[in-house]
Amino acid sequence: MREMAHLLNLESLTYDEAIKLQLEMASMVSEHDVLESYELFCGVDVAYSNQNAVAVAVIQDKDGRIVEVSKHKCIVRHVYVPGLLFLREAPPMLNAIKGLKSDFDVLLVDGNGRLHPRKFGIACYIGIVLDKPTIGVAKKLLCGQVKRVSGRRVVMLNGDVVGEEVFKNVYVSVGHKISLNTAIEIVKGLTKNGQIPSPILAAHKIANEELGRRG
DNA sequence: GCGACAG
DNA sequence: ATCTTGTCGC
Repeated sequence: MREMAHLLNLESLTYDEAIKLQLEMASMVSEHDVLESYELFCGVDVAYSNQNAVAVAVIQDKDGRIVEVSKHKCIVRHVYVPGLLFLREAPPMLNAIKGLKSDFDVLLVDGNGRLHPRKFGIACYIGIVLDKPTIGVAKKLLCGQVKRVSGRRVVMLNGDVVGEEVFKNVYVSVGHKISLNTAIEIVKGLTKNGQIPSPILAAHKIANEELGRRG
């Protein structure tokens, strides 16, 4: 296995090297539950203003009350490339999370987990780096096709179930150390009116406020 | 070659 | 993601 220091050095990776890293790390992802109950939820998101980025991590309790907020500002290092979002957003997200003093049970990332061309979206990367239960939540379908299975909208890719459209434009997938069903239940429990789960929504709003926008 | 493409 | 006014609908 590679050393963690190498996994964290995304700065100088070429696209080919990044893809190779994804293929290698994809086998490290666990889709098994490691917890039986979840009390504290952390949501992360990144907002931009030209070359400036601000990542925000928010911890909420079961009642949606904010326990802690951590912000991290930096300069954009990579352009956005579909399938390689982690190069651009994982470093700032990890730094924001690193600034948290409190611990949390599960992380919700704005972006896909296994719902990805190589079964390794940004939520998988962050989950493995932190070695924590992580869920990917996206608002658009990156790949695969939605198939209706007994009332549910399952996302299929190459014959595999890689995620589910829990609400309109809300795609959930496994990041790490959690099962898809548990991830879906957690997202459903944290959403209001079919929106993006509360912790991510809060992080999104705070990140934009930090850039002087209205929320 | 053409279209699609998380944020 | 970000740039942006009014407008349609619940």
